[in-house]
Amino acid sequence: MYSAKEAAEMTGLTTATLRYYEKERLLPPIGRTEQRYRQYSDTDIEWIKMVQCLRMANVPIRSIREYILLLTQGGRTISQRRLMVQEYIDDLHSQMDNLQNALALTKKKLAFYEELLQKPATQDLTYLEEWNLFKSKGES
Amino acid sequence: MYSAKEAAEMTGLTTATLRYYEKERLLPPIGRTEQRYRQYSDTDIEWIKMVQCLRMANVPIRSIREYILLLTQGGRTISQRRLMVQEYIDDLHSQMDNLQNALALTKKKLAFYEELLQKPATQDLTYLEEWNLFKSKGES
DNA sequence: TCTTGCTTTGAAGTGCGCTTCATAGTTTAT
DNA sequence: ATAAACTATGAAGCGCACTTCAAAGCAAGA
Repeated sequence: MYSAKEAAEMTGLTTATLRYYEKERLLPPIGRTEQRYRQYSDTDIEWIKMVQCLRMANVPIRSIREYILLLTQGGRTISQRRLMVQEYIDDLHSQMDNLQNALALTKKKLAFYEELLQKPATQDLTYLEEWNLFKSKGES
Repeated sequence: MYSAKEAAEMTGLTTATLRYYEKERLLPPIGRTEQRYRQYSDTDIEWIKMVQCLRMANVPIRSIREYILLLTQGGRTISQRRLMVQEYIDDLHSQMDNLQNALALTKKKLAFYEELLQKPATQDLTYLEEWNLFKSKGES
């Protein structure tokens, strides 16, 4: 069993965030001591890490809550949950596509700067000249 | 030259967002007609698409503004810009790592559901039983 | 001409995901 | 015993990225 602070340290979240997640029902109700202090179990910690993972995937709080609600409603909701998980996966793929595009453009831009830095003569381009030069390179 | 509405249609943004980006100086000042209506040029459209791409990479408005400010200050800022672009790339890689992790977990979860659906006997698991089953699978 | 639709502006509003605050009780070390 | 550190709660606040609103002007077709 771990205190609020320990749980926070183990997950890299703050105690405030943990309370917030609990209030938003992303976590099961956390056990308490006699004096109402929270006691996080190993299972709780695992659960928190799952939520964290979903948040890293930019799954909104609301969706996570829905998913967990289904989870607590037992086996009859499996096919719904499978559908949600499939939607997460589709969304993840589209996010990754976006990042790939951004990464490609950004890497091209970096290569362009490397090249410019080799030629001090080009360092007085205006931003529009530079932009046009960059664009025309990309199109070739 | 394109009207506000046309520019919005071409980029998939709203006219309000385009005005917002301009106000935040993510775009160069857009040309106007006699009656102060905006006229977006092809270069403006390209520029908007670049901003859009950076936003897709979750680059904050503030960073984009900084970058563009450097851009307008000419060639002496090239090395600073190269550094910023490198930071974008590093951040993109870490975002993609997060997505990869989330994707792996999510796919595992999906496979788990597929399997469960094959065995109707397991459909009455409580959520904790299911969770433990899932966890123990992952560890093997 | 009149109506419908597009455009302008600044200001205020929205939704999300936390974070901070104020106040109060508990535990631990000295 | 007392100070320092940890915990609790509800409510308010914050930063971001837009979005919507209100009030007004311009434009193009029936």
